[in-house]
Amino acid sequence: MADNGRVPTNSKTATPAPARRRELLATAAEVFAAQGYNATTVRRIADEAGLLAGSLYYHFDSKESMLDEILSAFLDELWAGYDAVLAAGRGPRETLEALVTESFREIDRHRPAVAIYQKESRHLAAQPRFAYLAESQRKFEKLWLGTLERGVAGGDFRADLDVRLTYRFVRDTVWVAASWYRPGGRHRPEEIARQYLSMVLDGIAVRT
Amino acid sequence: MADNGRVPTNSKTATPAPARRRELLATAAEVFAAQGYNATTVRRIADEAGLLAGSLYYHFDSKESMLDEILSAFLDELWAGYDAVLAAGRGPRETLEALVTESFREIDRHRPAVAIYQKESRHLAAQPRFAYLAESQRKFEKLWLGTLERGVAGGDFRADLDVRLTYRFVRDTVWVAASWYRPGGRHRPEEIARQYLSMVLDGIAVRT
DNA sequence: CTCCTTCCCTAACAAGTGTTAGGTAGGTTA
DNA sequence: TAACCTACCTAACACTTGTTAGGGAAGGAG
Repeated sequence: MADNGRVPTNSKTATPAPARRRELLATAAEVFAAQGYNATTVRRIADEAGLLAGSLYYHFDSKESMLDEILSAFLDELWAGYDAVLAAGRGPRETLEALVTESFREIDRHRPAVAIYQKESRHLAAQPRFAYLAESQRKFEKLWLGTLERGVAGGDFRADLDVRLTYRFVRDTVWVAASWYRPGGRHRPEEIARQYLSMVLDGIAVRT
Repeated sequence: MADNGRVPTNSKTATPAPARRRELLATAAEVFAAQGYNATTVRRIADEAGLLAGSLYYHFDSKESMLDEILSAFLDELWAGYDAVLAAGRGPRETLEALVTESFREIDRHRPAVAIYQKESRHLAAQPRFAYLAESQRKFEKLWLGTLERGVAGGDFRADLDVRLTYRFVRDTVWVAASWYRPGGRHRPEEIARQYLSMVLDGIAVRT
């Protein structure tokens, strides 16, 4: 498990069955993603999971710690994937392709978490508990911006585009896919990545 | 608070002064955009506006009606702009360019409203009061999808891309710009639109 | 002067919020 | 058998939420 610098809050007594934990976290993530974190009541989560509100506190310290666990688990896995991509030491264009593909795979696996991250990370990052969100964002920017800049320097990418704007466009378009992507739908994540890369690399206009 | 030469209205209207109304709506939109609608308390809005919570109810029926007014005002102006673009009767590529440019102009003018729309529209559209959000979304899809399909049929756009996927990418990337765009920043909306169009039409890869 | 409108405040309400202390059925272990 | 642990429920707590009724200061109109 990759570490993002945060201590996992593992309180209570002897830990409850991790299987049930993951189950509850999955439904919580689903509700958080659908309704928003603040709009979601802990009673609603319990209702969806088939138990009563108070019973959730046998498994978790608080509503916030559920959110925390959902987001950090996602980020840990995301960065594990990214680090593997970087370790391959490919050129800028291939790295970008691999990063995009990896991102869509993560959306496929952590769709609710990505949706929550997308909606809430900005104002969560202000809280000390979620400081790792801000740190992750910085690493994220460094990674993608660096890849784009290497590509421009190496002649792979156009030099007449504002790299920072391009970075934002690329980043956002990848992640907002979580808002409409449905696992098991018509498109596999790799196919979505392929189409997206084709569009962003070569454009949608017919070449004359 | 960027606009309007403020008029010290002494108009004897039965309803409260519309100038004050707009002022309060502007700060409400700002807070909604920053914290999310549900996470925003009516006391926080009042605090930001320099009055007490109860006093807001002299101007508005409810917290929800503030949100309603913010969103519908934005959508009215947005569609006025889009209709003007369509009335020009241009070809697919020029229409797409005009639509994108117009969208970034709307982000410039209604940034908080766009950010709120982006975050909340999905689960708001279920409520009957906000049914117009769903309707607007349908019109939106018809408009953009139609433009893309005409472009493919006319040979302006590539035929080997999934039109529906392309539509989603284009749509999302335009609107999420509201999350990082700051009016008065380095980039004018027209410049952002130009860069974005260049990227999406011709791609970021160097042509070989 | 008095009347009236505009705009805000005071002070509370009822409903809903996250959370907790203590209890309990059922299975596992000794 | 008894002791123990897991996973849940019951029933409430303290607090925050959106909202409202009534009052009052300021200022123009008669």
